[in-house]
Amino acid sequence: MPENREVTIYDIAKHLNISAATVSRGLKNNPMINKNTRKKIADAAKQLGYQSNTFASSLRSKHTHTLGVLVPRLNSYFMSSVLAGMENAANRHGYNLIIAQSLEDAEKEKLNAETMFNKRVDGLLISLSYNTQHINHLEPFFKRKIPVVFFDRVYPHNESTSIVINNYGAAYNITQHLIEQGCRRIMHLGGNVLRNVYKDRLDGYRQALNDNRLPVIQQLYLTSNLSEQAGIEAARYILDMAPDDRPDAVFSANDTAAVYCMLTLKAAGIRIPEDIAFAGFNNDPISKVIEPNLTTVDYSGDTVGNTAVTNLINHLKGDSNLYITNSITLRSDLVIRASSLKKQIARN
Amino acid sequence: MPENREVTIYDIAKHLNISAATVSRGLKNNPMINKNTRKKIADAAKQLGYQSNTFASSLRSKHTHTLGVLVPRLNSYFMSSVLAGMENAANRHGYNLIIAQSLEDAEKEKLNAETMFNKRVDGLLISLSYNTQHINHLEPFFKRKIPVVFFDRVYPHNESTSIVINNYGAAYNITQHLIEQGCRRIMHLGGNVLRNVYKDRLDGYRQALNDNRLPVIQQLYLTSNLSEQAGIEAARYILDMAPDDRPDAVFSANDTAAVYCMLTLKAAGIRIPEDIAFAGFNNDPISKVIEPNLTTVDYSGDTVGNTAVTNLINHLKGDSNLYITNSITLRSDLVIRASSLKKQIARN
DNA sequence: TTGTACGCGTTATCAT
DNA sequence: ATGATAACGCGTACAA
Repeated sequence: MPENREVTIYDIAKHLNISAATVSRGLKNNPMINKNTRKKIADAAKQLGYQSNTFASSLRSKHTHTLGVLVPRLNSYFMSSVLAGMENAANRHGYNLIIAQSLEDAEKEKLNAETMFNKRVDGLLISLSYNTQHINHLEPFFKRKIPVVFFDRVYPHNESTSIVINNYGAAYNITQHLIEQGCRRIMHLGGNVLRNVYKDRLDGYRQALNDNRLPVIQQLYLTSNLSEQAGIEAARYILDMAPDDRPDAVFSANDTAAVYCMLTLKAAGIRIPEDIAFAGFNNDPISKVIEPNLTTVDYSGDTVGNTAVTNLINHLKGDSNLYITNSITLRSDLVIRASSLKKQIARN
Repeated sequence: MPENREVTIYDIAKHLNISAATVSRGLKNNPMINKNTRKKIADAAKQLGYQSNTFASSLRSKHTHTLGVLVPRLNSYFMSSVLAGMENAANRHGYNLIIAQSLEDAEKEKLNAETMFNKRVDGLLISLSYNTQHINHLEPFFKRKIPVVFFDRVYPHNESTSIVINNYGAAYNITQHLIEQGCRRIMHLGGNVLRNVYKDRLDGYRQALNDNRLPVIQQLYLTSNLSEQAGIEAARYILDMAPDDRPDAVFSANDTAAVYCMLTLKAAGIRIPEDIAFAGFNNDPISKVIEPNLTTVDYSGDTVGNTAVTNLINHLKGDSNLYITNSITLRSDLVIRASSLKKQIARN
């Protein structure tokens, strides 16, 4: 006889001739309750096939043990590492993740944020879409003091934490490295400067040129969405230039564009790094497979995710009304590989 | 004065001197309600900063518009494509995704399944961990008729849908292809045969050998977790063999192991495909970057995800008590690339 | 240590 | 077309 009502704490209570309140307490292992009754309750729960109803609980207790995660895209190596790190940390603390992607669309980001709010997530983890201009859509969170943690593509907000790496410094160093290899006409493939990550990488690149008294050449700066296609188009752009105008190095703001640019140039007979040296960003798996291996910047998505969630949960467990604003800068490492080692290769 | 109570439909009701029931209906655009009142309600809602409380609604209406997704790992190319596809389809239908990973651990899978049940997901999408032996942990879902959709790593269950590709056929074809290239000693790098995907790929490989009257050689079958490290170890295993015993081709059950095996062999002076031809599985981005490009099996994670969610939601919207069990086999394509083109390359 | 009683915010039912 | 009321399952202040 398929009874279709849920098994509730009342059923357990009736079964044991005790009150629902006691069952509720016993199930949470409240030490006030007699150890014996606790055991009896647990047994009865198992026997009756009781499964606690999280949102009935949430309705009462005002917290969901659920974190919202809002990212531009789910299917990139970096982002899936971040998610893996987040899930790990969340799980460890008894939290769950509800995940949505904006597909780089500010409007969708707004809708998703609203959904997450309506689901009453205990906190929000967000990396902004390509063209998000403001964060008005996060106001409901701010108003209700629901903590928001920005990561990677962040937005200045003095009541939220941001998790980033030093994009400026990493870009500066990688550009400096190319310069030390003898490169003088370094091209940069960048993204939308609305986003800190691309702005900072561009700034770092430019500053390195300045500090080395190299000109910043307008023609050697391309912005795009840094997709495979964008990499291929960058290569065509280079091939269309008069040979003397061509760059002797390319620093791309991500590995995907770098790699597909390399592949296209190689197919056209350009030698790497002899003719054009390369550097990317992210340490994507493809950077270790392309030949010559791509010089890049390594930073752990896993760590970003872990840090973001851990930080958020700490706020949640502490006094969330008084927590201190901060920005956490994670470590990143320059990974030097053959694609940028101009002089050394040339010596052979 | 920071009032910390939520804005509820009662506030709107009071504000407009109407009943909460009307507000509830109006907010859902119930056509029974006067268009005028509907507008007034919407306006008041905006004005008062009302945000619907999803789980109060869920408590009453018995459905959460949330789907649980339980995967072995979040951070693989295939899985992140699947998730992207799922999120897309779910979003399109007004559903959300709550995501957890088992980290290939059956115990963790069990715990996660329980959490998902407790959150009363409307349906569960699951790909089994490496060593899951049974699906007793899904019983609560079956008992409550909550639809479960298996994808990729599935389990036979006559009240659930499975989304797969024809792993057997794809493996058969790719092995046949290698044989047609003149390969006679084809090694197979496989996974745990507990999982259909690896069992079927192994079977397809073996059948192709049989059909071509080639011996199935014990030493040429290695099982592992198909990680980078496993690929490297497979290469070492090959290099340790007497040259005459070595395979003349390797068919790996995933691209990662294939690519790292290739890289290691290349570094040791083995020529690919002349000495050893290669084929993988998944059409991971690295397969397009390795040189020579890896022959592989393409199937869209995006489509898997989309299909799984769409199917699930169809059940949800239809009569979920009567839905018909089925197994959906998605298309996959053999992608032939240079790494396996033994004869052609040799001719040059 | 346990029980009573109420409320969380919404929706379904029945009535008007 | 709208209102009154109960109920969803749980947690907690207060009482015992």
